[in-house]
Amino acid sequence: MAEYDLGASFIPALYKPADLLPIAKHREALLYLIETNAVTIVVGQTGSGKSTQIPQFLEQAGWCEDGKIIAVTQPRRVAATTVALRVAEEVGCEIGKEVGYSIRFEDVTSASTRIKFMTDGLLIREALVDPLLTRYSVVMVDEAHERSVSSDILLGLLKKIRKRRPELRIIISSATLQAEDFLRFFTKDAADEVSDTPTTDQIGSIVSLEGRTYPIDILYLESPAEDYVEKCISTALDIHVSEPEGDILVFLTGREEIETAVQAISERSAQLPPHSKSILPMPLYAGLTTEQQMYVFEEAPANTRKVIFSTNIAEASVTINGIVYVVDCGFVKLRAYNPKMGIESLTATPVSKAAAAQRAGRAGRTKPGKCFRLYTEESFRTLPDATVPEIQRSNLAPFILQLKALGIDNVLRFDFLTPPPAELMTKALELLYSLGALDDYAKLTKPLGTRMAELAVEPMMAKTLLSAQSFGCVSEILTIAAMTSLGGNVWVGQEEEKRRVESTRRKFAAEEGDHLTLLNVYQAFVTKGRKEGRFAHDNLLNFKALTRAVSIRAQLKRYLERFGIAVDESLSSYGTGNNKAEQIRRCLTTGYFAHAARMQPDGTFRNVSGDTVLHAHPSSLMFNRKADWVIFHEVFESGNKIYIRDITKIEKGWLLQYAPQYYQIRS
DNA sequence: GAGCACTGC
Repeated sequence: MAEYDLGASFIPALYKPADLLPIAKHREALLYLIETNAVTIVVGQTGSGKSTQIPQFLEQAGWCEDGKIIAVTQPRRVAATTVALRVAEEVGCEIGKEVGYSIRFEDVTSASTRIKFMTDGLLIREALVDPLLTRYSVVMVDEAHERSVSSDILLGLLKKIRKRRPELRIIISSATLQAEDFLRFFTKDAADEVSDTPTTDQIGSIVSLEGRTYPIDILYLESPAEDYVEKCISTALDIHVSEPEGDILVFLTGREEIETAVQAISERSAQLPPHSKSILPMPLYAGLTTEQQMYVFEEAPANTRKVIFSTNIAEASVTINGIVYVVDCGFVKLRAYNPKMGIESLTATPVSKAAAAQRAGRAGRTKPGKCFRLYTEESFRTLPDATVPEIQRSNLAPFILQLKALGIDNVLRFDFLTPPPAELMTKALELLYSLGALDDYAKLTKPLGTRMAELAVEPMMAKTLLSAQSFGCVSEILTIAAMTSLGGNVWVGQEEEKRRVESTRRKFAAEEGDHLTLLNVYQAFVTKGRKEGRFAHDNLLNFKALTRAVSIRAQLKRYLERFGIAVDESLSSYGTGNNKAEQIRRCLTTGYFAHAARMQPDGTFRNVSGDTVLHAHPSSLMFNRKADWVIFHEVFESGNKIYIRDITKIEKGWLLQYAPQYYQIRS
């Protein structure tokens, strides 16, 4: 404790010498554990230095001899890059030399790289080429407690690899709550392999590292709040009036709530008592541009308290200094997947105890803090311990395809940390079969299935891309694939005047629907707007997203060329009624036949079986146009409506032509 | 007739 206080009083916050981190005194013990255990679970509090120090300890202890590399995986790209930069600085090397990182589109490593930070998804991809990950002597899976689909799958793979490579060392960083689960996962049914290992090493053990956080007072409501948005607003104002200095972070569930709260604070701050400090409300959610997000990191003007209304983005992805008060509304929007209808939804759900603890922890980063939970202590006790892992509530088709490509044929018996519901697996297998990626024996087809697995787009788009050659529209589908991967981030300016948004979009509109409109946008961007930000700005386009589309397209093109598919980049016209447009629409149908719908006289859509009402999303051209049969990229439920987005007109006959079995089964 | 939490290859 004394060391803790000393550090706090004498060491400037921006620079903490590694020697003074609590982890330093555990160095020898940690190295011994890793040496003698195949699997080490590290329970480290925020600020324990685990992600930055452990790789350096390992490197110094000789784990990189004979050219082997230490891999550290992160769930997010920003974490992979920023942690790598910090370690490179501590080591005193240029980034990309001894310490490097690798994320999609950015491989900053070299032949001399010994410590490599990367996203967990990327390491799974490396396993496609090197199934035993032989380049690595140690793999550290950081933030495994977040339970993303890719970190779960990576752990399953590592467990399998370990049986063939007993010398591989696996380190898993976890929150307290789940450490035992991880250990049990690696220990169970390990008994039968003891004969393979000459020593009597145990499989794994858990080690805890203390962090550097300050005490946090947790306060609950005496009785439940009726309207948590209103309660968040009034609580923030109460804190501002009656609590000492320090910024406020308020967790809400989405954009709409956040904008409401920000506006309410601006309005009500006029009624604050005279002589009181000002209060500055700020929104924070992923949909904002980077520039807009940057405001929350700036120091507030003198005599002003910042109050940041944020989504879950501030729970793990983003750290803001100076937060002393946290207000937790008790809810989070979580994705769910309905395998029967193949529809994703996003619903406000009560947070887990682990998430509530994580949110509260955001208050104690710089000094002792307070967390106001806008629910009763009794309802806190009824919360689930942890959020349901993502693998149990997602469309699994992309991951099943990856597992198959890794040679794991019997995916139903793959060793999952938590097995997904059988229904999700069945649905994914059915889709992959109907796309032709799997054969009657559920084996990956060649070359279609193996190629689909290699392409970094979802299976329906992968199939579309691989059909494009026979329709003579490879270049156009490449663009459409890149544009749809942006996930609705193409347009900006939803707060702009609606009429202006409409007229601006009309400039790019194609009669056939959204996919061809996206193609027009991209072509205009690369011919006119790539160099000057003005073009994007004037046309309400997201410059950053379009630049990303250029990279994605280039990467997908390289894949196709490797498969021997020629890409003709000559700009041919594909205007209304011309044959190119029809070929593109036919090609899209070969991948998206399962996403077909027909417009009803009232302007809504019905799916093929007719049992589900679908609404064109207001961002779609088909929102206010007439159509008959269409295919769509995406379907999701929001509020009490089911929306479809990125919609293109097709002919009914094409469905039977390109997916005969699929539609026979259903008729 | 009116709007998606967060990641990732």
